[in-house]
Amino acid sequence: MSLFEIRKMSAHLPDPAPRTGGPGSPCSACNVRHLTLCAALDDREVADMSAIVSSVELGPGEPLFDEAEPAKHVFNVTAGAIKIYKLLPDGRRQMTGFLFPGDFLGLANDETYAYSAEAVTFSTLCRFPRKLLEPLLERYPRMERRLLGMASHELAVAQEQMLLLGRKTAREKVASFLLMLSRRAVQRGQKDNPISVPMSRNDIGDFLGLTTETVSRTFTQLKQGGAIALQSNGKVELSDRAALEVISEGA
Amino acid sequence: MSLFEIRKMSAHLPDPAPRTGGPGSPCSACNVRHLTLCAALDDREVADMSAIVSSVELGPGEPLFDEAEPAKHVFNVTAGAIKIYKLLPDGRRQMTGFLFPGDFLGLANDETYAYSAEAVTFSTLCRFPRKLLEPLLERYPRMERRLLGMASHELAVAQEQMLLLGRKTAREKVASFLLMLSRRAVQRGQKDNPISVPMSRNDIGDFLGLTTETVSRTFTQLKQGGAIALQSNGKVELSDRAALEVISEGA
DNA sequence: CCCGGCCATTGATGTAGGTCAAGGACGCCT
DNA sequence: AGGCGTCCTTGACCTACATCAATGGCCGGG
Repeated sequence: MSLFEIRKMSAHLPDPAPRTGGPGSPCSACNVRHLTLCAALDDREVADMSAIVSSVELGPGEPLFDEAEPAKHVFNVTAGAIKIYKLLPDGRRQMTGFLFPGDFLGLANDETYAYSAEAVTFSTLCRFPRKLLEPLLERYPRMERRLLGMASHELAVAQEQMLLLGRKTAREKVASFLLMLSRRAVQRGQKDNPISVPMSRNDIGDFLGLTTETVSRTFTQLKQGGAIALQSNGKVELSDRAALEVISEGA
Repeated sequence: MSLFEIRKMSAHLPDPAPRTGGPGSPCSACNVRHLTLCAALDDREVADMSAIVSSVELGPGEPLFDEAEPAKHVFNVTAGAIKIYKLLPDGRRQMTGFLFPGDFLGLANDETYAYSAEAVTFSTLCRFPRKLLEPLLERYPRMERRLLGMASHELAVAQEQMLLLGRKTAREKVASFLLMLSRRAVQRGQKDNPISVPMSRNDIGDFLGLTTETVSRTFTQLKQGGAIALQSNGKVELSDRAALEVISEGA
């Protein structure tokens, strides 16, 4: 598949919208506001940053980095969708997250990445050398505060996901997933209905601890129950959000 | 159960040992080194801290705080074991972690706790008003750096747990759990074999996304396979660690 | 010393979701 | 236009784990 074609395919994706509220100024380096690392900086500081960040573009399915590989960079998603996952030796896979514009990845405690990352759709990212992160945080304490806030938010999200994986039924998992996608679309300033579901059934299954087949069956079951409607273009309409809310917390 | 009795019961628990290596000095306020918030401080700073921290003691099963309750404090575990969990409306429970001396809890993005916390054994904690955290971080940047490191470590642990919950079999889950307990015992400077398993089968089940019965059956299965031996005092001997390692990653 | 509650274990049975298999829709590539 | 690869869907069947139920050990209290 040519890069040109991929770009064309992705052309319908809305641009990341400017966020409303919150402190900080737009980041010219990565062209995303507020949810990003750079949102803690003012214009002059952003200009400094521009000198050391670079841009990355990935087509669907292209890897960004692999688990256990030396963690040379941190990234900020600026367009598209990224999946991050861990593997067992026999190939079983667990998605640990889907990342959208404004999301941050690559923060690692030790010298290697704790998970693999790969593009779902055509994506662009803002790349920053990890070596330079520590002095940067030293220099801009607001940035560190922001990073801590993001990490602690991620932690809460991870705990919610553990509840889902360990204790929810397939039906509850899928309903929760759709609502999560919808909420995150709103956060990014996109419309929340119908929602864009760019990842495959298999990816969704690996995120929810289910198989492709079970995800597919559950989608049709929710469709037949009138809670959702499947559109042809990879979009899902949440016809009855209240019903989904009820289902997601235990029918 | 009288408090005196509880203390007596817990008397055999080894004291948190000083850690070797790493920066920082002992924290007289919470009496734990290095793995704690205060480990980033020098002696004078620790003395400042002592004025605003207080101590909490909990007997087995006593709650520390509940999910969604206003997050007034952050805590540092100094002795015992704490379980943190989330509930579904119908009572299904997912443990999101077990915390031991040196572990930190209560960091919340918004104004309420994201999970409930409760003592497993008789425990003591060092308590700190959350309102005072932000100015403190302002004042001691090393502390913030440490906190960020801890949050990012927690995040990696959470992702590993997602892999376990979503993709491992009961056998793999239990083997992974025992190895995790063992590794954390080493980190705290305790002996790693036999390991202390203070929580009930039910608690373990809720941590691993299994039922009490399945946990119990899996323990006996591992015992019969010679990988472990169950001692009477709530301790488990890891007779064949290599076998457990193999099992934990997919028999 | 005996009683009662809690927890662990074990057995018998049920079931949600996995596995295996077969089409079908769609889009790309020639 | 036709062929092919990928993904989605659906059906038939299977199994790992849940559920339901009974028993026994341990410990604390009377």
